Amino acid sequence: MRMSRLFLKTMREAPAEAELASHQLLLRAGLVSPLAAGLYCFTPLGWRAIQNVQAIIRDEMDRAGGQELHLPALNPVELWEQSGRAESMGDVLFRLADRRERGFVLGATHEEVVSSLVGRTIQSYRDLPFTVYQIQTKFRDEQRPRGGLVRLREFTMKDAYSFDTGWSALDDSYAAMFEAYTRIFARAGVPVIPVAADSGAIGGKDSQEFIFLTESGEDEILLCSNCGYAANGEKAEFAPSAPVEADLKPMSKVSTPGTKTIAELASFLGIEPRQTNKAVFYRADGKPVLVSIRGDLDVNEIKLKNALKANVVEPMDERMVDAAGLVAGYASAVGLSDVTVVADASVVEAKNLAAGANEPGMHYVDTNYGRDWDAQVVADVALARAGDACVNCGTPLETRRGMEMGHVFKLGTMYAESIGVHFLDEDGERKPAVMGCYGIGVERLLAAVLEENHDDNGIVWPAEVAPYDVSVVVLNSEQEAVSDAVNELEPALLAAGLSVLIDDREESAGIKFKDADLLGMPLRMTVSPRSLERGGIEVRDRKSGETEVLAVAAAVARAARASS
RNA sequence: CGGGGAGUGGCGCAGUCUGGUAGCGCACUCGGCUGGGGGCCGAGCGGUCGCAGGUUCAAAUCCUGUCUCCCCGACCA
Repeated sequence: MRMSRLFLKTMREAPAEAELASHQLLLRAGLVSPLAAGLYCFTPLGWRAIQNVQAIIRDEMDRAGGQELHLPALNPVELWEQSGRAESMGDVLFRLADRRERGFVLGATHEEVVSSLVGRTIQSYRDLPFTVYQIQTKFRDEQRPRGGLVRLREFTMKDAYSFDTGWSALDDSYAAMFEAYTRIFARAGVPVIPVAADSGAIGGKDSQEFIFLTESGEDEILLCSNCGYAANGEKAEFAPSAPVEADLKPMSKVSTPGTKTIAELASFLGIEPRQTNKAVFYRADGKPVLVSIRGDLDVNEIKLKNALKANVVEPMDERMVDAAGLVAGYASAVGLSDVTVVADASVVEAKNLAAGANEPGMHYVDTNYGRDWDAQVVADVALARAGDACVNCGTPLETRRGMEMGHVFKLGTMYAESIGVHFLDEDGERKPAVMGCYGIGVERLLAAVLEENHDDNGIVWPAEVAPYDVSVVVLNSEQEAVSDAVNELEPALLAAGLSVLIDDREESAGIKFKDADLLGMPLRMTVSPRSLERGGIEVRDRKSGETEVLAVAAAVARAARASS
């Protein structure tokens, strides 16, 4: 490709809207152009990079035994109602109707459609197992698109779905995908770590995310430097500090004026926060919920949502607090009847906690779970924080920011049951298939590639993602010796299976070099009177900056080596 | 949706407080010089100042409303 003909415009300065390095580079290098929030046009150069990312993914999916297929983006809304996600994914779905007012959604993911397809197709255990995948556009009406390609409303996702006869077989399919993911991210030049994760709206059991650790990430990750425990903050477990041990004391009511916070209460009573029982109010699918948790801990809303099997959990607004008869600052489950109570494991184990008396200015002291109050749900709903003890080894956990690059999880039979994917086993018994699903965001992966692979001068493409293998900078092309050399070099590179971007523009040398650095192809070859004087083609490694002058054949061989 | 910021040629910005001829740098076009790290000189093209109302003799500037974009949070690949 000749740059004089390439549809591309680079920019000296990044638009003010871009904050992330990847976003700035994408715009400066002209790889993308924004159309609206969360919607981007890809220019030919950017599209080549996307296609290269897809090629890596496709290659590894195929290697792992995946079979690519294609599914409609337009889905009948009934299918989503059948799985329950028309409601649970709610606002995220783009909805529309056809001319006969039949309802559709734009696929935000494809568990429903693939389940429907597979359900219509398989009959016997002999048809299993298999893993199918698609690399397709997904649509999500995100609350906040952001970070350039990090969070889009229309994006490409590689989604793989495994179908097995049982849970142990699923373990094998899952392991194969896990291995494929490790290889994909390594090839793309993005370091990732697997972490335990919440399975979110898609549902399921075991779930791991591949996280690219970066300060610009959206997720908080908890890590144990000792045993390697790693989990998303949504999911992270930890060992709360031990409760204060004591014999059970009788409960009594005390006046505690002006103690609406745990800190005030603990100070007033002369006890530690972990000797108090904190009440936090939520609205779960519209119903009031009181969460009872030890005063030194905070509530993890994701864990709470899962414990309640609720679709939506949000803090209770004041009106609802009043309607439920709760007294902010002085509430507890003691003597409360009309509100669902969720008890964190921490308050169930602890003894003699101070708790609200459900009237202003009053608290109980020495309340005990089971004796003085009860809960409909007991679960771990505590939020892990930096410094909390690792569940496995007790080492203080660290927190880091990270970007979710991929997610693998064991779905189980939920879609098989709701949509209908059944088979007859060896005994003639009808069973639901056990599914797994495995996603990677293609554009986001490209963003991470750039986030990780750049320097002050621009992009430093990993070989497999680079839009072209070689940039050729031509200087003084009006000199015959130079044009002859280019005319020999280009076909030789192409014949070696390399892709080449030749800068034949009428620009100064400085601009061409700056652009070559910005665009970041792994190798730059300069053809100029000076290089020819020195014996041929100047070959420069974008990453190391190492430069050598080689004859055409040697330069081609060098490039072939670099791209393999 | 809550909080914060911003909308002025393709990009980066000034001008807004204190109303009065829309400006600068880059990019782009033409001419010349230069020719290995965004070079120099000259001449040009390009803007309903996000949009809609209002105040005023007069609005980029003041008032009201609205839209869009970015950042932080809640959600996801």
